[in-house]
Amino acid sequence: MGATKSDQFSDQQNEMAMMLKALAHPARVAIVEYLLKVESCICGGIVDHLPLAQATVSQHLRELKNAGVIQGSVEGTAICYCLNEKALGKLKNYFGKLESKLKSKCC
Amino acid sequence: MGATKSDQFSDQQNEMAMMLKALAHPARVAIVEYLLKVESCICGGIVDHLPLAQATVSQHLRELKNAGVIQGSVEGTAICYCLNEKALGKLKNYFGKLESKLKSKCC
DNA sequence: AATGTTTATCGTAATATTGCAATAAAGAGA
DNA sequence: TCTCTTTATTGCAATATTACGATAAACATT
Repeated sequence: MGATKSDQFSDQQNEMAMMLKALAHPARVAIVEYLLKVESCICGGIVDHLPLAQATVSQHLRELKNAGVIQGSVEGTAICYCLNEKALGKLKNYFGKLESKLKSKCC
Repeated sequence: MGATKSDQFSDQQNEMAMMLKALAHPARVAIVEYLLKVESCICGGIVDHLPLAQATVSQHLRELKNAGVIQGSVEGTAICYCLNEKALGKLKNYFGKLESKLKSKCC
């Protein structure tokens, strides 16, 4: 025991949980907000902006990338990270639908 | 080490991460979707609907409740769980703002 | 009072996450 | 080539999460 029983839930539920998990840490929220604030694509400087060691930041970036929330690509000299519009769109739609369905009911 | 450095991030970032964390598990996504689908408020029956032991479901419900995503109240005989419209509204707004800011930039 | 039903909590094992120092890898510039 | 800078990876310790059996608590129904 101890491992999540992913196979017991739908693909959609697992996908949503995976994306939400990627954002379920203040450092990763901060990274996304920073990418959004500065340029939406940024080459370098993320580490200096966070109160964490370089190795830790790199790990958080990898998690965001694995979940598809950000994209990273080698641009000549540095590595550039961008927000993934598609993933953020999915999240927006999900909560949008959730809320509109909720409002149509009455408690 | 090992513990999240919450104090290094803003209250807003921590709050958002906390709500997202509450939803960052397929079982908890399934619970929210079930509450939405059936009635938005439901008294009993959640356990039977999930492929997990009763103790585990109870634990997941507690996490959702602690994060403010759902509300639970003793209604006479059973315990009724409802979605918290306010929390879901916050999530919707967050991703809505995120996406609109993103679209106004160009990569 | 005894029984059944439903939900919560405790205790515990398995697994995952968080964080960092150390080190590697890869390219830029001297 | 040697060094500097930047990002990734490895290895490890501390902590958190996930899951469940056992048990408790609260209230029905008999």
